[in-house]
Amino acid sequence: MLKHGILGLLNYGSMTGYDIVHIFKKSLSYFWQAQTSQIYRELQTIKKNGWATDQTVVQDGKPDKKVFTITESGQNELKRWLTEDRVELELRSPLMMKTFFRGELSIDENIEYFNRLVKENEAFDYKMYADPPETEQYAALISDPLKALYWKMTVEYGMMYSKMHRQWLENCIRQLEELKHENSGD
Amino acid sequence: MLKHGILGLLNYGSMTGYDIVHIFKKSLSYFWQAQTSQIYRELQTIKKNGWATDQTVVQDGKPDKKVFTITESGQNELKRWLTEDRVELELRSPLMMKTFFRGELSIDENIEYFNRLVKENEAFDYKMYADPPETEQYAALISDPLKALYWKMTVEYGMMYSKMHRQWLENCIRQLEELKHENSGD
DNA sequence: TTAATCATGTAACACGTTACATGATTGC
DNA sequence: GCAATCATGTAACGTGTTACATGATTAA
Repeated sequence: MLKHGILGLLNYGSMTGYDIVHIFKKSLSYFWQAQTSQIYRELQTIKKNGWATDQTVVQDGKPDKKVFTITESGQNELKRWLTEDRVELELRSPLMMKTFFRGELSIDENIEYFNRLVKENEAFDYKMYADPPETEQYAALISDPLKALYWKMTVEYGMMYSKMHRQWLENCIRQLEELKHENSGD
Repeated sequence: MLKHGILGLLNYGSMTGYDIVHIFKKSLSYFWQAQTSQIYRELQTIKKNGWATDQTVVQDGKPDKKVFTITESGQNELKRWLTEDRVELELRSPLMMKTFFRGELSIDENIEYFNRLVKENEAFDYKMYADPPETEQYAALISDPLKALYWKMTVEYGMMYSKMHRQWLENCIRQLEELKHENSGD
């Protein structure tokens, strides 16, 4: 998956591993987190597969850099990946795994836990979406406004996801509060 | 993560790898998919870590089985995992990765793609949530009704997620249709 | 006789995480 | 003098996927 994300970025134009790391942080971290070390490793694989070539550029006052350029074979692979049909609807949520087993702890501990998550959710929202990218910013990275639309869609997804998350947390807290009051009323 | 999920199940009572595979399919597949091979491998690690012991039971008419029992150390590890504090809000979505780069394809191809996902979403919903578990079913696996509440929460999450997904898809289709009509109107 | 259920895995590979390593330049 | 930016990675480990392997019993 990461390989193809990198390939997609290289398709916008030649760039270094360092550039890719930063674009990931700025534009794709809504839905994907990539480690620097992994990006450099995947670049090696991409090169080995013949999907990109690299060229070392000597700079003065700055360290040398390696500029990667996508090949035709890389562009074909990008297209293959985009058009292959697979179901991508599966959800894999560490949070749900923990939720499933939270009956091991007390109701109060869990209310506290979910409240903490609400706060984290707010902080996350603030960091990510307080100032969502404007059309111009999308265009700054991607010259084609049509392409920028798909970027915008991913941001919208992130915002919807975060909102849904918040609702779920509040619903959990409500259910636990109710249970607590029922029990105390017995 | 899977290790701790297995540990959580073993905490409900001793069971075999085979049992665990089936409980995963029935009750945790809403938010986690585990391969049989991985479950057997994780069981080895769990045993090696001293979190569970195993005992071979000879059966007649059926193959031998290995029953795993959680140890005190395993229960401590389960509790440690449940109470550790880490942010689990990150999203990692292969679907968004593909969406981000869909500008490489035509608007019509993408409308078709999102429509296909709507259908898949419907099929998924039908399979998963047409007949959501009833309180009694929750209780059948987990004797404690309090514990069953957390199971119910994970099912609710799955349903909310699926609904949000559907809304996002429809929103994408709407935006693409609008763009298409704008362009044709020029 | 064929499929489903019961029951266990191994091997190889792919992908993600964590910790560590290096070192110059630039701005406060 | 210190932090940030630029720029590259390696090594070890942990987790997830795919393909393959075995073989008895039971119900339709």
